[in-house]
Amino acid sequence: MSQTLSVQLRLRELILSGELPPGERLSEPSVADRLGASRTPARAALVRLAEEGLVEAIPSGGFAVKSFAEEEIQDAIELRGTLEGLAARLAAERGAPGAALAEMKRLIARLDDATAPPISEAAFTDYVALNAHFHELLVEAAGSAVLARQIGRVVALPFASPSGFVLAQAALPEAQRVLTIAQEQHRAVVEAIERREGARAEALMREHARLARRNLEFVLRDQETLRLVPGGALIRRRSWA
Amino acid sequence: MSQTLSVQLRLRELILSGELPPGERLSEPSVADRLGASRTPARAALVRLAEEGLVEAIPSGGFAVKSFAEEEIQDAIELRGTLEGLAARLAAERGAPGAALAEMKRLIARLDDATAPPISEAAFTDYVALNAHFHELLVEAAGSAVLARQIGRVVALPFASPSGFVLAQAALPEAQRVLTIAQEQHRAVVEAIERREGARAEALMREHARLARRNLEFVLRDQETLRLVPGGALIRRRSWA
DNA sequence: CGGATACGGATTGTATGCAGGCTGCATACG
DNA sequence: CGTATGCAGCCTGCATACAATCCGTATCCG
Repeated sequence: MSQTLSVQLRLRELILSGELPPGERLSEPSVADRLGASRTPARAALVRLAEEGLVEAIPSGGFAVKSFAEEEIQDAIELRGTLEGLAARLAAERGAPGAALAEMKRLIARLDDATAPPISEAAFTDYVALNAHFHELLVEAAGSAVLARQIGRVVALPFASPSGFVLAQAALPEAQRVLTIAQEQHRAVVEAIERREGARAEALMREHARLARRNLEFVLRDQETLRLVPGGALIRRRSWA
Repeated sequence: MSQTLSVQLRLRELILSGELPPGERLSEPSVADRLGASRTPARAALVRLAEEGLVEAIPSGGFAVKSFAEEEIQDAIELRGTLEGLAARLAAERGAPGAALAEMKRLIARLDDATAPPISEAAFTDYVALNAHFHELLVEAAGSAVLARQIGRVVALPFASPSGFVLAQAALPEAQRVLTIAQEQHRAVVEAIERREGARAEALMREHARLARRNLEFVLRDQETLRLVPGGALIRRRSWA
């Protein structure tokens, strides 16, 4: 593994875990020193994390750990819903590759098992992995490299990803209900794609993403749960610089 | 100006002008040597251009000038339309800042002048600038930094930008008609935003972007016109590696 | 006492040397 | 003649030295 990648991964972990708090200034020497590399890979890693959106360049030079207002996260979720909606529509209108469609159907079946009540702890973990795979397959089914790349960039922010709030959702009193709804949307969107119903597929994925909004609002009311969300430490509730 | 920025800008020009043909391999030393910088800024510039999408990292190391299939450009245009549609909807639903709305109305008036027949050469140039400004204002009116950033990334590809094909469109026999339609869409979307008609605003911006599709198909049938399109040299018609 | 200026420290931008790895060609062997 | 092997050149990744810049502070002057 290259030094650059190593620094990038470890620095991301430090940020997402909250060990490096939002606003913390990250200079090349400090990062290089902290992670035992020289300035060259440190700089490269910082540039990549800036591209991901976890840090931002500050005018005076250097970078700082970014923080996210609740509104920004809502926007990121809405954005993901819109892009995944486009992916679903394209898959429906242009016809998804048979292999991708078949794989999605298999996933639906496995998700049925994972979401069947009563939900165990293990079933929840399964769900997270299967759900992530489902969303990847959807992008693949759209068959557009341009769109795939764009969705990848949005999803790079952990709390904008399809799985970002799912684990925290386990603490939600209505967890079972939300999971049932989400799975029905999965099922319906595959059906819509298969029947070439583009508008329906799009609307479904948009609505599907909005389930995350509810989860976001929930974890923001519950500091304990917030810690289950990757990158939760970066979320600021109302306003401090 | 930093060396990195200088290399980035000049390299972009070389690529968009076609002087560096698609597929051309770009190694750090070759770029540094050609543009009179050292390897460090050359590498940084290449990374940034890769982020823009003009070059791509090749597995064996280094970068290569990217080429774009017609389908990819169609997808990029559809993607822009979808994102601008989201921007228009958000502006409508949440209410656009008064200043942005007022500025958009002023632009509409000036665009009315630029699109009034008969269209002169100068009017076309005016239109390009005003149109670009209009699209920037739309993003601003949406009031979402997350969305703005995402749209910025899509628009970085010159032929995905709102102004990409406008100049080439001047050669189109139906240039006058297309301009009239585009301007009516501008007018209607501002009206929709003002009246808080989110769905209408969204649909309008999607359709608006699709005007570019027609222009793309036109320039692909006419090699002469293709040279008017920035980055036209990167477009491959059907398939060659 | 307040403000401007000069100095010190730190940080970024840049250049370049060095090591490891890969590609591709040429040569030798089967 | 085809295939395998070895070698040479190139290139990337990394480290580090150097220069220019910026910020903050402390001091000095009005």
